[in-house]
Amino acid sequence: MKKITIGEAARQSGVKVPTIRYYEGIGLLSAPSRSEGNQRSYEPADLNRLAFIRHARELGFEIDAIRTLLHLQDDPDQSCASADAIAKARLIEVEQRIRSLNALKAELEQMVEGCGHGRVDQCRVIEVLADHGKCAHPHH
Amino acid sequence: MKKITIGEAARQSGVKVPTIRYYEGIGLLSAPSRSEGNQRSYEPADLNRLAFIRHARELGFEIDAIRTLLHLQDDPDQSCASADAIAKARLIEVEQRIRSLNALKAELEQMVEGCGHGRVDQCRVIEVLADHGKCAHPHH
DNA sequence: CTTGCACCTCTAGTCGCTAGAGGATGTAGG
DNA sequence: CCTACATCCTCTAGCGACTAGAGGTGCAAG
Repeated sequence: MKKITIGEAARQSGVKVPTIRYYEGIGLLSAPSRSEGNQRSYEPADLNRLAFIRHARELGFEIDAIRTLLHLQDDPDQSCASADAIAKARLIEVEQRIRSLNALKAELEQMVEGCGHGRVDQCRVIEVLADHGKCAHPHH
Repeated sequence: MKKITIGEAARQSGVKVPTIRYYEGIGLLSAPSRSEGNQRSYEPADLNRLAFIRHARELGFEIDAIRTLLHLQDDPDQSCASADAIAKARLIEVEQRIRSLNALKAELEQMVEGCGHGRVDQCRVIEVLADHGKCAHPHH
């Protein structure tokens, strides 16, 4: 197993160099060994960890949730109930966010459609913003 | 026109007291007159501004965009092309975000469904996170 | 041997607030 | 008039998850 520099790890994992260092700083990633010249030198296994973190971040999991998921991964005998709970919580969040964004989308569409491209005092965008009562969708 | 304390303005606009002061600090809201004892005293017109800002924030507009929209509102003779452009840009953002969240939702659902509630080493949640290749939806 | 890139640490900045310290003001009741 | 208490004031620091930059060292190629 050959050692990998931080730059190479970044390239292979898709996590930026400063972000890798940041993850190490907050204890999400354990500190790798160092070269003679004090440079971080990673092993292939660390790339899996980075990929895991990256994927989880892309799915919108918070650092703390990822910390828990990583602990779970290290302990394969454990029940996966916590992992399931974390994923389910995130799913509910995502569903709520989608609903709220759909409402926003509808309202923005109305604003944009109503805009006659004339002067500001006839602009529906400004008008709707100024008067919440003009929202068709009372989502907020 | 009766003067309004910051607390009353907060109650009526739904924007929290520290947030109002913050908006003043960053120049989004002009500084109101002060009472004898140096307390902020708002006029009814200021409530409209606050409501405008609040509504725009709820729609996810950034502070800088809101700054521009407020300038436009102050200048009713101007063309509303900029307002339109800002709203359209926001709409596109929202649409992209919805698409990406829908992909996420699908992936999370797969993870959660696949979880047999057994041990971690058979948990699909952990497994999928660890191996991006197992994503059904190559959204990222 | 020098050039130039990648690496190191450290601090500070981003966004949009929010929390808290420590003190002044305003108001209602006694 | 005094006291109690809510509300106000300013100021600084903190949140999450990075990102940017300064100022310096390591390393490999030509």
